Amino acid sequence: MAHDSYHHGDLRAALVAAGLELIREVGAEGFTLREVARRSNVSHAAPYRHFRDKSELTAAIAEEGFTLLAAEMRRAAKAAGTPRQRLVRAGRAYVHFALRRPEHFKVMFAARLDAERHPAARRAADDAFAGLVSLVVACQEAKQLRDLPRLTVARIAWAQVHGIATLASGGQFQLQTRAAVLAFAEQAMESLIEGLR
Amino acid sequence: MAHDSYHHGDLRAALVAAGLELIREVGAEGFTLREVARRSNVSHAAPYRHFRDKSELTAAIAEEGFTLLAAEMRRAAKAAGTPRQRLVRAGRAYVHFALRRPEHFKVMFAARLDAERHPAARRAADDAFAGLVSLVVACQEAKQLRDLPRLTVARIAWAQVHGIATLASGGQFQLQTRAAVLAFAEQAMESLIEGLR
DNA sequence: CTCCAATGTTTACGACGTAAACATAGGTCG
DNA sequence: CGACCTATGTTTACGTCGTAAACATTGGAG
Repeated sequence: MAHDSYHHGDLRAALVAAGLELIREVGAEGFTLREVARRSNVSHAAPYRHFRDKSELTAAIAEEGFTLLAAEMRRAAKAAGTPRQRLVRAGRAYVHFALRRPEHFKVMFAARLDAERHPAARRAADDAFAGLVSLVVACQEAKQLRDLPRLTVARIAWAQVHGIATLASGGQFQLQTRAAVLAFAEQAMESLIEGLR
Repeated sequence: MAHDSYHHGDLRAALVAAGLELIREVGAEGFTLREVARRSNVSHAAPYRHFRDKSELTAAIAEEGFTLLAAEMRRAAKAAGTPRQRLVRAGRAYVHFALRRPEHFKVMFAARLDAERHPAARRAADDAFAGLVSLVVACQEAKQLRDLPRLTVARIAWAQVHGIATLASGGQFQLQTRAAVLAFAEQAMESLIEGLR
């Protein structure tokens, strides 16, 4: 019995889905536990059977975001030939994600407590980063990158891409179209890779 | 007549100062208009004589942040010799600012509405960016940077530095000390500049 | 078939953002 | 010098939120 009985079936997943949708609509500021419950046709206290508090629901939403982001980066990288191209594609996918889901993206990096209080979200984030590291390592092995410590190079690339994603999705650059931002991102990554050779 | 009479003297400034302190203590989540009023020894509705709503107070705090940030970048840049060094120093100051005031920094870039609803904050942010552009132009004139469009180069540098600032101040890198982050930031900027020559 | 643990609901509380009605004081004009 | 007007604070009030506690329902294990 999924839908109209006293018990819901899979309320937890429904709450995460409704929460994600709500965040996309109104941003993290307007995001409300009670509204999420309303949209799930459930009393305002029901979420507490699945999440200890509000931050745990947003952490679950963030976690799903990292999983999604990692998957999109992997998919984008797979489509390309050389290690260097794969790295650029993955970075592009990162920026693309931030542009399509700006509020979701913001939530993923907003909760600084995630680390200790929400280990699952943290693990998903680390996974996404690990994917990036492996792409960097592949570039190094193909002699496309200087032989700095892997973590250092990966962090530099991550920061470059993350900065573009954050600023662009927050409307801080004046670039109007998505395509312009993505073209800019590729240009930035190419320049960075040149400097790291 | 500053302090203990019915009228306050300069409540607006006091509210901004108290708000800044509160944000440093509890972050943007715990930030509350009523607590700011309490700390200013004023009723909870008094702030409404100076700010239309909560977001306008946070915008004022953000504005002050951008002014401060621009000043610190200017000061850091002035201390160095070559245009290239000046650019690196300014970027370092940017990261340093984010590390010392992580919550303030977050607030500065969190309010996506700033643009239309809070033009003063927007102007302060644009000022800070303009300072960066001028440093980039100086590098180009000294033939330290390739002759890409100035805005493009400035945005690349900004994004690099902003990414480091955001991720490091959010604890996303595993770097433990401030010094380690700053050293990393310099390394990243040097690499980037190499790629842009 | 019965009963229990899991999962929802109701009710309640204090804090918050905000609006409206009210109070005070400090500078302006007679 | 004194009355008043407008700036700036205060009080009171309302609806919403996060959260806790007490209560209700139900699907499945014995």
